[in-house]
Amino acid sequence: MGNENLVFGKYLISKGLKLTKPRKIILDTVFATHKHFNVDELYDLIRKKHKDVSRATIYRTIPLLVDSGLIKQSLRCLAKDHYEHTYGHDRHFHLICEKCGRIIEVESKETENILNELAKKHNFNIKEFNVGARGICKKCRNK
Amino acid sequence: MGNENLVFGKYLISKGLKLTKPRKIILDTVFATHKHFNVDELYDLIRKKHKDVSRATIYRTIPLLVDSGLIKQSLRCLAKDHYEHTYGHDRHFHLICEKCGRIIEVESKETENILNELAKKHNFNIKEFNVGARGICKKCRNK
DNA sequence: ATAGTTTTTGAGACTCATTCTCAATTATTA
DNA sequence: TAATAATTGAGAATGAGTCTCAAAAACTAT
Repeated sequence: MGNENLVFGKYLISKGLKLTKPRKIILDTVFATHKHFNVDELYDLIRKKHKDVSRATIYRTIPLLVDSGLIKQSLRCLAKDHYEHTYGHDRHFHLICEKCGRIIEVESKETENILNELAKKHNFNIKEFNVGARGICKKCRNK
Repeated sequence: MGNENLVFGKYLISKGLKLTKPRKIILDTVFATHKHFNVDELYDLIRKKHKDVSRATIYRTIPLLVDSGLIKQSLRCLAKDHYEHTYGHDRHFHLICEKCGRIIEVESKETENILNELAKKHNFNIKEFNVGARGICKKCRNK
């Protein structure tokens, strides 16, 4: 917590980019909560405090955050891309209930290892895992 | 092979819908290959033989095919939704290249077993797996 | 068949998330 | 402080997917 600044700063420097005010505001807002978010939600949050950060800059900054390993695109819902923290969070995947929309987060190093191995076999360089399943959760099944 | 017609026909009847010419052409074209497809690719394939099937009808028919259990939305790549057969096909996973959009298909019963086990632990009933990873393929890395 | 009813279709207008353009601004360097 | 390079906001542009509507096709009952 708090290290996002360092990580992002280092990343920017390594790319010859600058930690500007808008980028800092976006970074801080993203890490002020621990929830999934989409651009609209993020924009609204930011706008509460800073009327001078534009959508364009948010759209431009998100790939930087992804590339620096701080967040990742986690899912697409209602035609919008959603993102979530990866930094400081263990990798996990989602069991998404189709009925109630509940998202159960589950860990599995094993799955990750298997995918890594398969990727190696295909000479593929994994940047981001995307693992999950859709179905019906306990509550909805019993109902 | 060939049963798609029956399945789709039954589905349409159950919904009070009709197996029209355009719908039949779309169904046949979808099942003429065994590859992933997006709407543009499907449109081009269909247009080679039938100049009279519109994009709109393709977009309208795809949800019917999904709902009838014949295909599923498998992934999103280069801002486009992609679909694949579910009827008569083994489960597999995707390695998606972020640069060129190449999709490598990989099988892994192991991963499936692990996910099934974890789901059981959470009393979750999996209906559809969604496993994959994004990254850079061999070709794009060497370029 | 024929007329009447309902569904479906093609064409193109529309929506809306995301990307791009560009002149003005900011950060950095010399 | 001037020069250089990166960044910004605003709004235009893009493009996948959806919607509208009058014409065409499928079906139903005569």
